[in-house]
Amino acid sequence: MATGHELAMALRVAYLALHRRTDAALAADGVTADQFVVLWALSGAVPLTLGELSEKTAADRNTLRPMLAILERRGLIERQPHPTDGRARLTSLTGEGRRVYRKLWKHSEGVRQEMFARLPEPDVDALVALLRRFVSAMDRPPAKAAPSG
Amino acid sequence: MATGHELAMALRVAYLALHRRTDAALAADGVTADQFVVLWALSGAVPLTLGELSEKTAADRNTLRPMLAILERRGLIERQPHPTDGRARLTSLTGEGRRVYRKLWKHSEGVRQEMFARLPEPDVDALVALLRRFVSAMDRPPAKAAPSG
DNA sequence: TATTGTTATACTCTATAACTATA
DNA sequence: TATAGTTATAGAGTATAACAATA
Repeated sequence: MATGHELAMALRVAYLALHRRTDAALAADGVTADQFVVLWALSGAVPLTLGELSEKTAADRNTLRPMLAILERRGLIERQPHPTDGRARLTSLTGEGRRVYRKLWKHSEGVRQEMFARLPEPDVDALVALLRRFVSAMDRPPAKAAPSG
Repeated sequence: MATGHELAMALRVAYLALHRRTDAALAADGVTADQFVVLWALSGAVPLTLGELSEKTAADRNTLRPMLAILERRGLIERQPHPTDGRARLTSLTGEGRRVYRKLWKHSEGVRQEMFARLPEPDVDALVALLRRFVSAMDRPPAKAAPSG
């Protein structure tokens, strides 16, 4: 019975609620929810190229640039030349970046835990699975609509 | 097995995919996905106050202001005094606004239809229901964390 | 006193386009 | 030729704070 538009709005409302709650939880640390996602993407053991970071965060390369500039200015990330590809650069967290990231993770713990208050584990699993199917439907490049007017 | 963070990222990726696809579908009309949401909220029979619009679109009042300014400048919406509340103003679509909205709805039809390509109707229903439960979990005002450091 | 809406202000995210250096 | 990254540029959305008018 749900229409495509209802799904779209439900997704919008859910995402914005999460985004705002995360922003609020990290505001005292002076980090936005989007910056937190970037730091998360870099929190693994392996430094990433801009392209890899773009894929992992679902943010455009050009969008990531100003974000990286902010994080670099704050001393949370650093960049080094790629060992084999002269064009690429590898980005990673600094020591301070790792320290701050751990703090941010802790400060956002409450937001993640509240999800499970109304969504027991099996429902969370189902929701994640459905969202991923949704994404693979959306991922197809848009069929170029022939302008009919 | 899915963690809170996996859910958060799945939600982010899904929403951004939808948002970009909608933006792309409406770019030729010079309208953003967010503006489309506002026009949709106003497409009913009843004019809305700023507060009602804010609730319906999940956007902050102060955020809506510049959006309304854009839409008003383009002649898509108009405002009139509230009949009984001297503070409030009622916003509605103009005739041109209704015409444009119908066009936008048509141009975004493909985006909505693709959802059902990988998500048959029962799954869409389930997804919407889960998203709404997610929202009611997030809607609770954040427990004010006592700064411990 | 609280609420509706406005104004002023600032910043972040977003993305297109043009460019360089390298592959 | 294509790809990785940068720079320049522009605009949209976001939200806080201070304010006027009304309830």
